[in-house]
Amino acid sequence: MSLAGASPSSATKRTADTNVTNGASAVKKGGGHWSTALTSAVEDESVQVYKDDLCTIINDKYPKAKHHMLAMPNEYIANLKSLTSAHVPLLKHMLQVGKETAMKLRKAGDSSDEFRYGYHAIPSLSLLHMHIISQDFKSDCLKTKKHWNSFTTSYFMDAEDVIDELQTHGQVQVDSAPFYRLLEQELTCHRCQGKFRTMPKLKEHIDQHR
DNA sequence: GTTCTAGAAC
DNA sequence: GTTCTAGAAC
Ligand SMILES: Nc1ncnc2c1ncn2[C@@H]1O[C@H](COP(=O)(O)O)[C@@H](O)[C@H]1O
Ligand SMILES: [Zn+2]
Repeated sequence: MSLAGASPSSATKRTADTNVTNGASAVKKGGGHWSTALTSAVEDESVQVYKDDLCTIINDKYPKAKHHMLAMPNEYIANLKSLTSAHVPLLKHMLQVGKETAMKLRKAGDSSDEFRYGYHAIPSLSLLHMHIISQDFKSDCLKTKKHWNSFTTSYFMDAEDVIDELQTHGQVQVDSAPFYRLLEQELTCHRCQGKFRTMPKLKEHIDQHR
């Protein structure tokens, strides 16, 4: 009883920033830590769906919707904070080819044909990546409140907005505290704004939308 | 008793 | 980020 209460709380949030603080060695190239998984995944031709001189698009390993891909620059850029106005053409290109790739997947007239393109305000994995995700959100990998809120609240930053901010301010400003709060937000349907107490209830509901 | 979430993982 | 699972919530 006396020992438990005195334990120091080193409750560090797990983000792309704080994760790779272990040692001075180059974890960047994919030293093994889970937060560097994308640096090796992007080299794996079996998951690549598009590649050119500037960027590569891969299938997300744990898709949160029927269609979910990640677009990454070929040069290593850690995250949004590393961006400067010099990266604007690159981000525009990633958005452009991301849209073209998504359009090829269009089939019926349902919500899996509708896409959003953007960045998580506070990513967990390093190597800048733009999500390309269909708006059906029908996937077994979509399980937690954090998953839901990271794609349906303003925690999901539209690529257009990121590019605009970069053009006007020369950098992307991310004040983390408000974004952490968004992740705790009540589960809300992205279509009808209905509120739900649990993820299973929410998932059951969104299955009824098209 | 079962469903569901939330926090540790060295 | 995911996996696993203890215990909270129902
Ligand atoms: N090894 C992997 N290969 C491809 N995608 C991954 C891998 N590990 C995690 N992901 C996805 O990468 C994204 C990282 O999320 P975030 O850092 O929040 O932008 C999530 O959508 C994961 O499903
Ligand atoms: Zn709804």
